[in-house]
Amino acid sequence: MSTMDVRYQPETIEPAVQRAWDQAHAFRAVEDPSRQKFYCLSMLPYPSGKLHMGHVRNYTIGDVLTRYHRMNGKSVLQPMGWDAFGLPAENAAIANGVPPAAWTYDNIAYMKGQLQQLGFALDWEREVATCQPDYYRWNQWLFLRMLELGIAYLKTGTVNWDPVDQTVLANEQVIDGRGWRTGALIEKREIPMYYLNITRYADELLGALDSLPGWPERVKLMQANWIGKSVGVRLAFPYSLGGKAEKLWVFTTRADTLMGATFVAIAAEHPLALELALQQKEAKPALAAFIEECKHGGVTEAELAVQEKKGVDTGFTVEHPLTGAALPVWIGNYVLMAYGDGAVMGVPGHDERDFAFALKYGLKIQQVVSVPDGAYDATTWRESYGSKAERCVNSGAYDGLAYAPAVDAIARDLAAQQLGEKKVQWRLRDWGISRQRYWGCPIPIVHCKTCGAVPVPDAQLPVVLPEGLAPDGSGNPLNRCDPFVKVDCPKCGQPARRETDTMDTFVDSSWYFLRYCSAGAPTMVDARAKYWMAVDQYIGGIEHAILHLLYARFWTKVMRDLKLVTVDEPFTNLLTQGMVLNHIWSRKPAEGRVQYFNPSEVEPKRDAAGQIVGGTLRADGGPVTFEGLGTMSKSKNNGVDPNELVERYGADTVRLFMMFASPPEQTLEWSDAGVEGSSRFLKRVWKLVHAHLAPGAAPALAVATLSEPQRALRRAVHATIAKVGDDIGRRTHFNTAVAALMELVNTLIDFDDNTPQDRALMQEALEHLTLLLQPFTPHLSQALWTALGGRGLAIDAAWPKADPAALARDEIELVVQVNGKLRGSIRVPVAADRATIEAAALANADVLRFTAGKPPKKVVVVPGRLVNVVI
RNA sequence: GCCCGGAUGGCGGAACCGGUAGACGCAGCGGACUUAAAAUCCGCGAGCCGUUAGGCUGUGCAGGUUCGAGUCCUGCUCCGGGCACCA
Repeated sequence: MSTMDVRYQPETIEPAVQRAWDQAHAFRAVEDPSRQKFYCLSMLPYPSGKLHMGHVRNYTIGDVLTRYHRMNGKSVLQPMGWDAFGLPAENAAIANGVPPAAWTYDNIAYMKGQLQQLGFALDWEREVATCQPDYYRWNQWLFLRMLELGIAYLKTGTVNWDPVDQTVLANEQVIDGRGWRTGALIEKREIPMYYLNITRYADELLGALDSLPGWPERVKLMQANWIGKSVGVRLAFPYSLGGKAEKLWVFTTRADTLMGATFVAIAAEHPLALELALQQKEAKPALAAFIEECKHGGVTEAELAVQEKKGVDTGFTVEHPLTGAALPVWIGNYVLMAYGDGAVMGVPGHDERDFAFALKYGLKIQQVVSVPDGAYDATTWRESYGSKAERCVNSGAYDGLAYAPAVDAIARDLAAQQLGEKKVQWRLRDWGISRQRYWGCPIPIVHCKTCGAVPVPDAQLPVVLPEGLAPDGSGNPLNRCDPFVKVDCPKCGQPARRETDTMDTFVDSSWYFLRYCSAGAPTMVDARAKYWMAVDQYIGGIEHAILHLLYARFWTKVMRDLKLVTVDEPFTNLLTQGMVLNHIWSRKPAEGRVQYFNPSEVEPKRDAAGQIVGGTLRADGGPVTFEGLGTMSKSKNNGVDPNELVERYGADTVRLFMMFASPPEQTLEWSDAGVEGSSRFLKRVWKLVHAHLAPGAAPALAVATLSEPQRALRRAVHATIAKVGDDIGRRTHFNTAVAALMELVNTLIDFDDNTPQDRALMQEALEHLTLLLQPFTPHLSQALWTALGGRGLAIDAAWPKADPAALARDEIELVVQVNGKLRGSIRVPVAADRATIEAAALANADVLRFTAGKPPKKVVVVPGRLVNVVI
């Protein structure tokens, strides 16, 4: 039966096995109601050009789980697709003049070939590319449904405007406040955009996290903090402007400190700020100047948070809602327009940021809450000033009240004057989806002079994006594409203008998992989605812990409310893969944008301690800057293409190495040191099977008559079966599963198979080993399976089951400690009781050396583990 | 700055619920085979002290809880992810 080559040759095995899978349509998913289903989904890649090691890690994890569950009898769906819209395609177009569509499709073709070469068990019949009209028409269709429900709506939003290129920039394209191509100072602009009312679902998105036991705690915590539920009071400071009575609204979680409010701070974009600046253009030009300065300030929340807290006094005052005192209104660069009402009350006495602000600008600091030691010092902030565990002082009627009753009393008094009420405030903001970019899904709206913004009728969907255009960096080329833009109003038939904004690419990835289930359906989803949903295992990078996963959850809930799906949550179990990091090398030329160099092109320089301090570019010998470690990405040019390794070692070795390198949730600093070990392991397995088969067929195994060494070997085999199954199925720790397989192979190599029963044992062991390897190294597994006499495809074989009889043992070893320090060990029968174990431990020679005959103070017995004698 | 993680030999990592720290692998060292090299095989390996028996120290730093702490608690340091237009 053995026709196997002496040498392990992945380069011939792998394509042959892949052909066999293709011919058998081995990975075509079928909706089989008689079997338990398993939907195994990996986050779809952006087609950036080539796969990198982060992709290999992600998709190997998915493939291991897919093959494992498949062998456990489940009907498995593992699909793949392409998150094909996005900025890098436009950048490539700007750089080489190639239209984004052509660039994207080329990349998809290349990367698909790479995935196939790696032998992933994917059902390619369900492939999706989000840039195709038969996919994105359903983005448009659902957007129209959301408009009808009022979930999609129009309001103004802030964008980064590059005044030179006359274009909107992504945050990533703004570097130190300047446009990445032009170097021009960026200004914030308010433009109309479509928003999705995700805050309508905030309560459910938060609450339902508790219904997801299969999600990592850290992800749920991050989402909960992001949604950010605060219970507090929304209250108003009355004022009059231009003879009109108005109210300035703020939200606070510390209404108990209202009596200590000594000023109010508003965002630079606040309507009152703009109005005051306009009014006092002549008298107080500082106001307009400060607002202008804020316009050029940081774009991201991170930048806002680290910038120096600055403010300017408007000279205007509002009334304290309870005392009527006049409080100065300041404009502060730290007040976020996007949170709450864009204004905050300043209580310097009990808020650290307000305290610092008051000290800086000489504002009044008023203590209104007691401090533990009674000594309040208004010159130095102390942690205890912010405590909610104290009581009101200097607060008139509220003196002596604790936090909760004080909030209640103040809210009640405010409500009586219609100047406030208790309110739940979310940190979560509605999702702005309009992008002033070409390579994305068109928003299905037509702007008509008479009818306004008119939704495109369903019958006219999809609004197809013209594919031949190539952006040049100055604005959206759709604006110059008359065949696209010039359209008749669907309502009145008059000439109108088509919306040229496209959708955020997060829309595309918010429901693609539903389209896989319903591939080719003439509707958005069909009945097959009911069989496959929810996703049983979702796998993707931890960087998506918040935005993508939150948007996908939201989108699913909207579709549920539209009765399109029946699930409340899309992903039952989530595995967040740690990032694969690599060095980042850059150079900033005198003119133009920062260049990034792949670590493979750089010679690093290290100091005495081995720390990288700099490097030189091999191509020109010039210096390059080390920017530390970062996740593998196109934009930082620090990806590692798996091709070279696959060509050198084969796909199985690369897959195995990736799984062996570290547990999946852990960040991994890339290094290919060690890949040799995985390759060597596979060669040893091959050799072992070859040597076993050389003398011919093995006899049947007679379990009842095994000798003790034979029983020990069989115990090792079945313990490995139990361990590998547990590591893959329960723990999703693949590195320890691989280590267990390596240990087993070492044991098998050391075993002298002299007798026929030894060879029978070996046959059993190798068959099990071969199947246990299937998830990791499926090509090798198939080749060995056939060589060992297995019929058909190894992937169709049943996953091995550990035989409990093989695992049984008579005696176990217990470790003995004295005062918690390891001193020796004892062997006891498995069933030994506590008294027997204790006696054996106290009689142990190593223990006696330390007890010197003295009676122990205490003896701790941990069954199956150890005995600790305390003296 | 805020939220979330992480840190264990020369390196990747193991130790799953508070119970033998360093499994498995890489690199290294010694040996076998070879004319030689590669490949392969065998062996050694946390540090310090000790001739051995053995002892002491040791999981980023400083404390604490416990019979017992890599694991739990408090306070730090450094590294990574996210911060709403990178995906």
